[in-house]
Amino acid sequence: EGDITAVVFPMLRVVKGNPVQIGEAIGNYLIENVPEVSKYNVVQGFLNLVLSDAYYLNFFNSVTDFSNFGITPQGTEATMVEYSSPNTNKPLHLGHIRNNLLGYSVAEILKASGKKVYKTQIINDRGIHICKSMLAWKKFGNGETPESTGLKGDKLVGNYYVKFDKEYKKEIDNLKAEGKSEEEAKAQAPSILEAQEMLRKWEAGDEETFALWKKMNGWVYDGFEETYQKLGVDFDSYYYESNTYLLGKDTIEEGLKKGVFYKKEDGSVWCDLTPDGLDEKLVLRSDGTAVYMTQDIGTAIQRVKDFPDINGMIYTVGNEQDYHFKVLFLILKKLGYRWAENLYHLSYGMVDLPSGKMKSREGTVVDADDLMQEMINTAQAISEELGKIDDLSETEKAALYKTIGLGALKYYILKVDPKKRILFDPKESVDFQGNTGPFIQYTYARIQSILRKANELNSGIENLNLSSLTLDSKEKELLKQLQLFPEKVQESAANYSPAIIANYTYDLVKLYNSFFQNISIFGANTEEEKNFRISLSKAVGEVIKTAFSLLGIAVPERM
RNA sequence: GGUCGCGUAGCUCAGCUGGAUAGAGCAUCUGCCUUCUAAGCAGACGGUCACAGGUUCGAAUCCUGUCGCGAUCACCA
Repeated sequence: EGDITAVVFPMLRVVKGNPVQIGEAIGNYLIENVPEVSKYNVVQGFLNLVLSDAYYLNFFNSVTDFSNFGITPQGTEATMVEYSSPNTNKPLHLGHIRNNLLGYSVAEILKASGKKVYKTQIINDRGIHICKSMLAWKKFGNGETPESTGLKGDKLVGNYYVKFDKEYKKEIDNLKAEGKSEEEAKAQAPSILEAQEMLRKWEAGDEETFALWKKMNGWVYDGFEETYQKLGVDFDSYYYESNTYLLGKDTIEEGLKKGVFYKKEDGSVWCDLTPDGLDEKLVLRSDGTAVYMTQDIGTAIQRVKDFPDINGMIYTVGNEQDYHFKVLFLILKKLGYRWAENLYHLSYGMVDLPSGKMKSREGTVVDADDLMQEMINTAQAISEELGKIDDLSETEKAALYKTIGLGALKYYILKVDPKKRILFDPKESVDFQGNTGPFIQYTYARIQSILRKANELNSGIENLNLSSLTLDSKEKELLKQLQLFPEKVQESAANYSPAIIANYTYDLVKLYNSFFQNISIFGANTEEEKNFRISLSKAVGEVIKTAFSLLGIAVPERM
């Protein structure tokens, strides 16, 4: 039992002797020479040191403003964080939500740890998929627009993508009935040929095709923006594949000269990664056109040109691309870029449903907008049943339901280690009790209530004279936990894991609640003790607020 | 088949830079609202940390192997 435990066993390698005696010797020395150590005991080779109340009170006194506690001022080193990166033919779904929440939160955590951060995304706005939507809109539509249908733009375009797929399937079935093989049918169906023709026109710069492409993508961006705003994420810059898909070829030429790459007889260019335990990787096709890897090499280099102060990048992309990023980073290192040493693939596991995987073709995808709304509705239902906020205006209520519903969703996803898969049960798994966002928000709201009351009573929480206080065990635990926050922010940043902050906050709140429930804040024996409890509550509230802001979660004044 | 990741209570997850009796929540059960918000608190129940070896004074944690689940191995993106 103690505040700090030192294990004596490893010291036995250096100093021979009895672990208990050594422990006692060290303990005695510390008591005499270190004022912060007030007691010690030795149990079977574990030296437990008890720190004095003054040590914790000094810490509490030394932090004049807990609202910035744990936040490191911004340094000069900049990092780019990429996340979201959708295709423009389909609306955002649950998988994107995990991606966005992780990317946004890691960006905020890095900022709090002292880095300058640029948030960005690369939008896959060109290719056969968007041509499919365009074609279906032209063939089966009647000039529908988001305005004429009242649909969000991304939903409208997504619907045409589905229409294309249906038609395409029909054609494949017909061709198969005529005796063609599956592969022949897939390649020869009229719809796919038309879509490919459209892609060729787009690449050739055909005006009409280009105009339609711009129009439909514009609808999608408006729709995405609405979703991002509701989700509370944002970006400092945008990259579009239509601008970047030709990048990287000149770098391949340079790499050939440097000997990083080599050319095969058919003219294709490769990078031999077998010495590094990986494969040979194609970086340019035999016809001289780029592949995905080429483009990613070029885009990375372009970003450093656009933002010369960045010295590292974080790619928030699902773990199905682990190998791709391993290869990409290795190639960039071989090309000799300094910043290539600081690339990180923020890899995350899939989000599974109780029914299994999400599959767009089978319609088992959970739509991002629908899910958010469902969470907000649940928050509303629970809040109304509790009836604690009946006096709020409709606008205030609506804002609160959003805060709680999204808080539940965000916390549920962020508290899990990014690399693990998440089992998401939309009906049952998102709870408002226990280790959840609303539970922590609720504690924050209760603290605000205490502070309002303190204000009414004119309880001064300034000019505390804490030196004469005696801390009870709960108060001491709370101060210990508070003191940990800055370390946790750094740890979270070093591991690119919001889960560390999330679980820390929960532990803090658990401690506070147990403190809160078993004592009377305003019924303390002395004025000093009362004021200490109020200002301790305030400090906990401020740390909760900061921690949650790093997770992208708002906290309510009441709930 | 090769490579990578995961496997901790009935369920969802912490803990993993090796340390004392492996922690929370949900679910089940027992108490606590006349007092600062009961979306809460206190407690009970629940474990061969997938399995087998190894390293160590000490292993959920590190190493090797086996099994199970998933991802990935395109001149696709």
